[in-house]
Amino acid sequence: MREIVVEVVTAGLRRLAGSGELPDGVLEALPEIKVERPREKSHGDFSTNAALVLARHARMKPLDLARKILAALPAEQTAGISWDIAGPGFINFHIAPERLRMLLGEILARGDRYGHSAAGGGRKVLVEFVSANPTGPMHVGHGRGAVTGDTIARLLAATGHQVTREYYINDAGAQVEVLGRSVLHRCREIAGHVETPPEGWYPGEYVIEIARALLERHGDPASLPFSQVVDFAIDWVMREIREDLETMQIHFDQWFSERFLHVSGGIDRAVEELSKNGWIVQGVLERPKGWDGASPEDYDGRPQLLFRSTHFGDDSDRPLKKGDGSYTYFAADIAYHFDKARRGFDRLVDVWGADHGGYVKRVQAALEALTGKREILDVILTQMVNLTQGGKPVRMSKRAGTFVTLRDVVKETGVDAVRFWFLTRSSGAGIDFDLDLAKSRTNDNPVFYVQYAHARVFSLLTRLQERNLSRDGGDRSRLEAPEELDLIRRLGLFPETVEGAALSREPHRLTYYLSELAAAFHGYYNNHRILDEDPGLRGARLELCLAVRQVIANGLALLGVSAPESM
RNA sequence: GCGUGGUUAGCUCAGUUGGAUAGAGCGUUGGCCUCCGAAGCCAAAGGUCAUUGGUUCGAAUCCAAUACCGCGCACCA
Repeated sequence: MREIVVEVVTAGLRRLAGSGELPDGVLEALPEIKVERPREKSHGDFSTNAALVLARHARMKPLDLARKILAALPAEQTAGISWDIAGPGFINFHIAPERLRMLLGEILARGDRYGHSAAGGGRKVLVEFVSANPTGPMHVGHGRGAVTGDTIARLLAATGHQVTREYYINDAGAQVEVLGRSVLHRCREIAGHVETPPEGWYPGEYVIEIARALLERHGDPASLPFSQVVDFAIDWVMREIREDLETMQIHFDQWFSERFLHVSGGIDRAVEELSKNGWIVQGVLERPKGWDGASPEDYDGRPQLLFRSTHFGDDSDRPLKKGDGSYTYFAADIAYHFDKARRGFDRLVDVWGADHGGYVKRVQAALEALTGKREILDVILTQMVNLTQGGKPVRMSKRAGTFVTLRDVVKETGVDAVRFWFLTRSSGAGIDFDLDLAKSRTNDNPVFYVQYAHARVFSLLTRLQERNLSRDGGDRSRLEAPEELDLIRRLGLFPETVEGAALSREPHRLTYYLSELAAAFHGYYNNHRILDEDPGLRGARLELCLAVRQVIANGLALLGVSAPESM
């Protein structure tokens, strides 16, 4: 619906420019010219600032220019559209009810494709998310990243992008070895030995389960190579993670192993590539500046292999090798992102926890050094999730091994609640997730509120059948109530909302839209009788309700949330 | 100290990438079931958009300082 107005305005401007009434080159200012939705209803359905933006270039008063623009609009495309000039020179467009109502037919005809578009032009996008370490079960923070990444992927796919979902498995390095040692410790414990646990071990209950499984499968692990113990543990944890993700309706296309980068020489190649361009030096980092806490005491000031990321705006150069000569995590990450870039994606999206925020600059620096393109990567940081119950915080302590896992929360509240709730805030804002509220069946709970609106439409169809009423013979022109036209306008907003959410990687825009649409529907429903005696009115109102249902269903599908027929 | 996210109604947060008179939910107060699902709806009250400057036709939005809050700060992932 928006495109119609955009086309009309640009056609008018081109005609003016063509006839010499606008100076040459004025149309280059086109990006600044916007067709937008006015906040104030009396300002119509759309408005454009064209006259304001162009007034100076054209050396005309905005109001005079606005009149000229209106005179140049192509008459053949403006049926059902009226306009006026307001304020300092805004041009407001009003869509006539007849034209609005046509949208209902379009929505029902396009069905579950309504809201989808080709805006992305088939561009290839890689969305990397979750990437939780294979050292323990996913917690709620991972869950938020998982839902955010998956929904961004769904939005991109719906707007004409070719999307790949990828999970980066950190199966190399010290952490997984600690996991292996923790499992061995538990094995010996089960065998009756009492020993002090290994340094920095994972005390969680799940490690005991892994130990039991290992004993059952291989007997005494003392006879096994340590690497096999590690592999067994990683496989066990990853199996759990995959299960959780499946439950959450999240399906990955690729699982990318960090270890593969080490053994395949991928890191060597990336480092060599950097080196070739002079971005690597042997140097000494400055002693870390002390901040409030104690400064690290074990700074040794030794020369090491450094990536000169400061050249690309990072705060400090970054080491690529540890004291023992093995590569740092960052070195592997450089190689990983280099690999991504070389796979021919137009765009990379990474979803990380906010605690990794310090990494953004250095990864972007590496990408710029390797490919010359910095903007290719978008990093979305998700803030903390605070679990509460009845308003009081639920204690989570990973150190004590008593944290609440994502699985527990999903079991308690259901996938729909978790997915929707995690998308009710912009990713930059923290979320309070209340277990009691997420389960409640009242309008305090946005998930049920939206799903309820969907179910209500189905309930209407059931009543219709019970009473042996027909839904045919509707007369759309009977939809005259302000609430009805308002609902249709909201439905017309859906495609723009999806596109905006996709391009800005802000899924929460969609949850807000759906909550508002549901609210408008509930209000309408409470004040108007849908199943009216008059078949003309009844049919038209039913069509409106069915269109609302379709849009809610499409929106929920993009969020990965179910649209129940009854609740 | 550096970086980063944030600061909008009593609380939790939106604000469509710079538009016209600042929005929602919760909470508070008061209303609505003979009627399609009250699992819902309607109404009222509630604001120095942290502060100060700047950019321009126009700023909650962009820039610069300042003040608080969260997160991160060699050789972990």
